Amino acid sequence: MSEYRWKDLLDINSKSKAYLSPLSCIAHIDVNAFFAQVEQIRCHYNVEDPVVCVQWNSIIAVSYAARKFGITRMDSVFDALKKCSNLVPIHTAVFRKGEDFWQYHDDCGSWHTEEEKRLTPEKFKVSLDPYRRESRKVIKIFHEWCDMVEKASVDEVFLDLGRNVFATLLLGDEVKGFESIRDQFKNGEYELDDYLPTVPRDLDIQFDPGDYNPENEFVFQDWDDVLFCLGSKITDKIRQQIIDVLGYTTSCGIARTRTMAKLGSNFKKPNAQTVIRNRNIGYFLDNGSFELTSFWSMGGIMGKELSTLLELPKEKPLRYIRESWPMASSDVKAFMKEKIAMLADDTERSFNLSDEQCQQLSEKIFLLARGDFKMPMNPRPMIRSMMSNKNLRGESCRHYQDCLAWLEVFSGELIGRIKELEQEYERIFIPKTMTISTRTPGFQRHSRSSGLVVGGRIKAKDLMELGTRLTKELDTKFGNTKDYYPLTNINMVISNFEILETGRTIVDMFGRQTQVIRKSGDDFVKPSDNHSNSDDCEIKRTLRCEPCDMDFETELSFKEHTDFHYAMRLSESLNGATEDSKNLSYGERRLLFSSAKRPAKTSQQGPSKKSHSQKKSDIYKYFSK
DNA sequence: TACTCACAG
DNA sequence: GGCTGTGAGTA
Repeated sequence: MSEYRWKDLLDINSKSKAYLSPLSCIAHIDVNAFFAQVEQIRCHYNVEDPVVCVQWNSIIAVSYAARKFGITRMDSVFDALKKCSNLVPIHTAVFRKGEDFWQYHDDCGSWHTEEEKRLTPEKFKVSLDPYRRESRKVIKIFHEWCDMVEKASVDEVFLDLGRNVFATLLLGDEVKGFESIRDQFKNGEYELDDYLPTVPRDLDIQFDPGDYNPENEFVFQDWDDVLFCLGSKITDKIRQQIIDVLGYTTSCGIARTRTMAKLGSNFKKPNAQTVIRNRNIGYFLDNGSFELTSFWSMGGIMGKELSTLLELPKEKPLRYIRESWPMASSDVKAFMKEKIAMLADDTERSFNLSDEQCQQLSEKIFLLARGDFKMPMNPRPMIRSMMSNKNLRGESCRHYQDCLAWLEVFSGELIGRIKELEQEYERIFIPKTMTISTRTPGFQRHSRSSGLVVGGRIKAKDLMELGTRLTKELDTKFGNTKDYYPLTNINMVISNFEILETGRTIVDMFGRQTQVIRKSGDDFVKPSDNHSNSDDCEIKRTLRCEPCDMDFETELSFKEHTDFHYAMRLSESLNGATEDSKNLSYGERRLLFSSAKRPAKTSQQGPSKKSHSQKKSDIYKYFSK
């Protein structure tokens, strides 16, 4: 008989409960040496070419081909060239001081170029935009497969595969051998607290690729083994699609919890996956030379201090934790908590933890060492602020004019990032506050902030104007004092975003809803990430546009329609009512829109100077995707 | 709200 | 090691 119950299995079909189930199936996937791969693909090299991604003279990402030569992120380009004369160093895109767009300068890298062509921090600022763009493409693929995707950083995600594996096991018929449990499920022949039946012996599946099974255990002992196997086949397909469509190799870990999945993805690189089955957790942790500091959030001071406090041995420290506190009962945790608190007091370390925090911490360590620390998938919090920052060396910002030149860069970068956000969330973001900060050679900080008032969407010009004013204020106040110039840092922060929802805005325009605008706030999450109400049910509602007397079948077509209205209104408010917008039917107008295509994607942004017609197509560009 | 610190990549 | 970003804690 299985050690799991029906409710454990059913829970993984619920977005809110899945991660808590003992049968949960979580994946962590990261793109190998992401920046290096982006550059490799962009410049048409292949996996065997030793590409490195460069910033000034430093290497910020090393492809696996280059790692074979012993090159690391610590090396300078010159060091790396000594290790590998065929090295392919590719510099990141950069903004030039005084310009508000970024560009690649593939003909003038920073290693063997004449002085005047060299990319230096005095005249340029690195742009990470290309990586954010590629990241979005990758994330999009994950969303096509999985209903819970958490973007953990620009190059890694967590996936809750609960619904995927549940469906493969109980709803599909691809895999033979599950007929009996499927019938039982379909006919409702079970109680939630009943144990699941024994796993059939004659399953028509192979646990490959990725199974971590060093002790050569019988593969399908229980349903968790089966589910991980199904999950690994899904991630294998996802990863293959990423290779096929975008060309990037990834590493993947699959396990019961996020922390274990993350250790798994790091286990084999590049282009590999590792499944840490529940029965192998202890073996994996003890024989993979893992310690407390291996876990996410324990990598810094906290993990080191705790290891010392708890007197963890060098050998198999996690096994030591498991064996020192062998039971999960609350008094054992209380004991451990006490020990942490006691040691913290005794040794007068940098700890200052409340009783509550000690309790939580001990609980966390207890669970981490057992690969059982469960964390929910988090919807990405809505943006609060956005910064464009430049550390300056030498004389590159000696007076007011220099500041303005960097402001151009900041304005361009921030506008670009707002556009990215707007595409990702299908919302309009309007910052209401701007801060300009500077740092003097004596590391003194000064800042000025002010409200940003603009009608409609923010433009680079708006940022530039306010930025100029604030910089002027700073210059007037401090510019004449000694030790202000040359600045060692200057940055622009925009915050306090007003977030317009395109669909709702237009609906409101026609008086069907009261809520138009939602301010940026804690409760704002992307609809597809909104776990609370998307759980197991769907709400059907009628989608109708009164003014046009039209009904819509799908959310998508309705949204398209309302976006059309919105864009038209926006266009009118900016350009005045046009013939286009006055007398055409919806169908005719729609044709106008779809024929206004976004320019083909290029590897660089155009300068911001635009003719009138280009300005107009900007509006179209946004909505014609 | 502004600032610092810890942590991550 | 330079750079960017986030969340928690603090005043």
